[in-house]
Amino acid sequence: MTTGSRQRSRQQHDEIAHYLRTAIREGSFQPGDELPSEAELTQKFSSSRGPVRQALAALRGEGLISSGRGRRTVVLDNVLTQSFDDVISFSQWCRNAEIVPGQRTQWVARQPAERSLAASLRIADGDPVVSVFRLRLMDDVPAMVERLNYPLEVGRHVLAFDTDAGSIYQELLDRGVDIDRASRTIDAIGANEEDAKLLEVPVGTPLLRVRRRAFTGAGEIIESSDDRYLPWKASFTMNSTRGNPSSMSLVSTEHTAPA
Amino acid sequence: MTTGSRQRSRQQHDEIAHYLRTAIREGSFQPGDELPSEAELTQKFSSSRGPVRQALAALRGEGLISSGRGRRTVVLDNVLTQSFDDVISFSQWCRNAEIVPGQRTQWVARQPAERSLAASLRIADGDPVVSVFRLRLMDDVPAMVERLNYPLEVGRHVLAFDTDAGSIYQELLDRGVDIDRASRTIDAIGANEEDAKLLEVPVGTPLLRVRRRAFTGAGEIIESSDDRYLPWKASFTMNSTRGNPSSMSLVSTEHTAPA
DNA sequence: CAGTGGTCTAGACCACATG
DNA sequence: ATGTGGTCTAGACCACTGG
Repeated sequence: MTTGSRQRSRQQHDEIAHYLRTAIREGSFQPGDELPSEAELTQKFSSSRGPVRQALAALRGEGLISSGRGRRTVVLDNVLTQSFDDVISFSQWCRNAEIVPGQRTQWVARQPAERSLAASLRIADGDPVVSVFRLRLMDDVPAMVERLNYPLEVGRHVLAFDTDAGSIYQELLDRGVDIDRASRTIDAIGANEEDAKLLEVPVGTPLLRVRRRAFTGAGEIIESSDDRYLPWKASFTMNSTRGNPSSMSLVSTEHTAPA
Repeated sequence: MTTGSRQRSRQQHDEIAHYLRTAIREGSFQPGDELPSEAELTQKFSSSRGPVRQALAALRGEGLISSGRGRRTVVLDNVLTQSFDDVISFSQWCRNAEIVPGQRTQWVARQPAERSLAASLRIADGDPVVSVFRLRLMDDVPAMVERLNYPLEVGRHVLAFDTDAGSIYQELLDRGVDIDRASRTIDAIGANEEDAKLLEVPVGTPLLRVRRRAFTGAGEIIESSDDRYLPWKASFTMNSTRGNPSSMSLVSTEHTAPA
């Protein structure tokens, strides 16, 4: 459970993984170096092979190390991986990158869902939704426009929140909303008039659009959003390996070219 | 080893994972359904708990299922995941999506690497590289412009290959090049004159740019490429979960706005 | 050849969910 | 209270890499 706040790592595999991650991040193991063998790690942590392998599997999934039959496990070129929390929250991500996040709320509204939004949230046409429209800043400079939509049950918490105060995601977590997973679709789109004005760029400027849907463990849809980044402020990177198929996929879109 | 072509799954965990994947894909287990318990699976496959859990971990990593203490394992809404091969090869991806891939090679060249390319391939300034520039088609319609760069050792195989014939990736695999992992960076960029002409769109049209670097298991760089998609032809989707931090990350870019 | 990581077994205890 | 998945142990054999 890598939930919102810190959590003491009781589990052995967590301890081991944490030790290795830290050692790699701090340079005790340089890219190209060999990690201690599994046998050595079991000794060092007075553990058995299971937890050690579980820890290594985690790091492998994060793209930090590479291993294979007969070979020693080696450290890869450090690839900044991000936790679920970091990837879903702009504020969290900024803090990790040592950037000061900011926001200028344009409006917050409770309104009936129009067709496509209702479909996206899997609710009935016209059911109430809570929508938020914010300009997001990085070190006080415009970087992204954010359009968030929540079904009423979740949106209630948003209405009661000062959206200029910071992370809605954190607020929802604190209120006990069970955000379990998210699906993102990334493409490019030209800035419309609204985008252009807020981001202070000409209409048509290429923006990196990230549409996100967040789910509970039970599969209920919590959020449907549309973020548009200035491409010179942010980009996505991802890593895939033979063994660990990234859960990313390139998807053909059925849309036609804009008129 | 989920290498290029099919491979009989000798390993138990592969068999189990394959069985479950197939059953899910074919609808024997619908989204929301509970999977057989681990105990049942160990029985069904006359196996022990290890392989069963390894298989489930794989599906979890692919975003197909969700599990947790005390809860039964449930099937998530179908999330098309792609294998490493599919994600790295345009041809492979198209075939999966039942699209006919095509290509019109603009040029293939062996030339000295200019500064930034040399840095990206981690070779010396001016070292020879093999570059390929192709327009890629989906069902005979322009969809993407592809700029590939290989260090000479790998590029030799490309020079000897008819780049209008299809998948360079498959050719490299067949020649024994050990493509182990890849890192992608995704952002948006306006079409330049060259892009615009080939894709048959106005200059400045927002394109989805995917820059890729591919590595061997030993960490040598095999490829550095730049693909630019028409955003109405393709987009990326990815899924992240609490437990399985997607190896994706949003990265702040240091570039400044274009003049 | 010895050592490594990949796979597997057959037990065990725990935290949690559901009835 | 029962059953689930999460964790852990202490063995074992295999496939492969490297000296």
